[in-house]
Amino acid sequence: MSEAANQKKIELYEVLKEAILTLELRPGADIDEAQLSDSSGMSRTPLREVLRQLAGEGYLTLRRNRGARVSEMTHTNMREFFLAAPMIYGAIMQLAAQNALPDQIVALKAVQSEFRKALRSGTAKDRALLNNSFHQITGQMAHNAYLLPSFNRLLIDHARIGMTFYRPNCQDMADNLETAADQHDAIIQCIEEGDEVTAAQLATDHWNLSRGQIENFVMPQGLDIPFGQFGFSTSA
Amino acid sequence: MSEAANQKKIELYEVLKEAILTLELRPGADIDEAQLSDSSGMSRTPLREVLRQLAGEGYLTLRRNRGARVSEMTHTNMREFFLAAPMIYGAIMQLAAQNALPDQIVALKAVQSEFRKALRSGTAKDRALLNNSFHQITGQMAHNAYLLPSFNRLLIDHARIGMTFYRPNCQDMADNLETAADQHDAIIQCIEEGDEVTAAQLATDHWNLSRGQIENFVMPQGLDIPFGQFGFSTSA
DNA sequence: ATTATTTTTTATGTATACAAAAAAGCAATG
DNA sequence: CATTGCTTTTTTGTATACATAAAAAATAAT
Repeated sequence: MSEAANQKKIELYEVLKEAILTLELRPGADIDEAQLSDSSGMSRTPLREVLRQLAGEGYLTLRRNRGARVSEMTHTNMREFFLAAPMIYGAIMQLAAQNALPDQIVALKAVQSEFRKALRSGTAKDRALLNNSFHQITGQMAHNAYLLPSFNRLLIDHARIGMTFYRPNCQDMADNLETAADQHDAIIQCIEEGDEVTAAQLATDHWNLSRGQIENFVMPQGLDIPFGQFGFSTSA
Repeated sequence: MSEAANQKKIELYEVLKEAILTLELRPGADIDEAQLSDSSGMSRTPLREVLRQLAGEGYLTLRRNRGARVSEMTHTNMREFFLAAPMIYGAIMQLAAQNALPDQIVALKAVQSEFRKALRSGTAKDRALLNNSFHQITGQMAHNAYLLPSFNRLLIDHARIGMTFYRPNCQDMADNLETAADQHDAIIQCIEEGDEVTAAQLATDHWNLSRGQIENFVMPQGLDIPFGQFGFSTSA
């Protein structure tokens, strides 16, 4: 029975992670222990342990006597994110090119193939999760226990930012994703060849692509309507 | 009663952290839940939550159905440590110089004063913990939620490495610690003046000092005894 | 009608009891 | 004398029940 119980625990952990990464559980949302206990079919004791772990990894924040809440994303957070990301991503890619194991390269290619598929026929959620998996694997390849905590923390908000700034019906976005996929392929090649210099460069490029997309979203072209031409109603 | 209970929880958390940082709890040591439950006067339920949190922060590792164990320090780990540390330390210092708040500077000076005191009359444990506190505060000053996880993870093993490679009766070590304290003062000054360039440089210097000390310990001068002069006994 | 105060309800935190798995001890066998 | 298979003991994991704190609702007072 314990084997099954542990499986439930892992499943709950995965489900919560996905829900947070895809914004199904919004930043700031409260976690209801009783309800989760119901829906997951396990008691609150092991459930609370899962919540603690997720808090440790940055998915949740705990407040004394007030339960867990999905980690916030404020504009201050965003600034911190943009400062840290290029450095950590670059370091991880460089180390990945140095240390990747054959099995990991196989896994990376498999995820990339799924990612391409999701670009054609998947949902935004699929894409975000597969992109996340791709980078998670590069993190494992880097084989550095000291960089991983920050890298994983960045990946959480990278996924969430991607979901936030995603427009389903925008050609620019589609083009961007294609470019991202091409960069993934280039990254795979570098890693396979152990070319750490190019790997670090590609990390920067890949990162700049994401940033450009976000900047475009946050600071769009103004609407080109001459001043004084708005159709105000003066009837009421 | 819950207020007191929570205090016990925090205390246990702090006690375990200190014990791990100072090697009272050795890397690889098993954590006995029943015994901890006894000595801390709380039941296993909240205790296990504390263990999970410590695992999330890198102090412990959990194994399925086998309880918690103090995180290992292998030679592979050390290599990873040396690769990651300069980059993260430099970034943290630079950001600390940019973002430090007056209160934090006051706190930093207070810890540095205690550190100086410990150099004169404290134990190795006192020094390690106060040095740890010093750097923890610089981490807070940097005000970057994405860099902190890795920085804190590095600080754990920085403290443990310092304890491992400490010789109580060695003049070189004492000189090294004096230099470290001087560098702390220089760091404080940079942070106060907001001089981020010098701060990053000092981080590198401070780091090189630590590394030099460790290298000296790991690769000491060979004993200068001529070959063939050992006093083997041939009697038995 | 609005604010204070109290009761009620809900949710969070802890202790205990029990179930399951791993470890240790012990005998039997080759 | 090491190895295997069994039993006992210890340890780990989960469920339930209860205690405590926060939030909500209801009542009283101005």
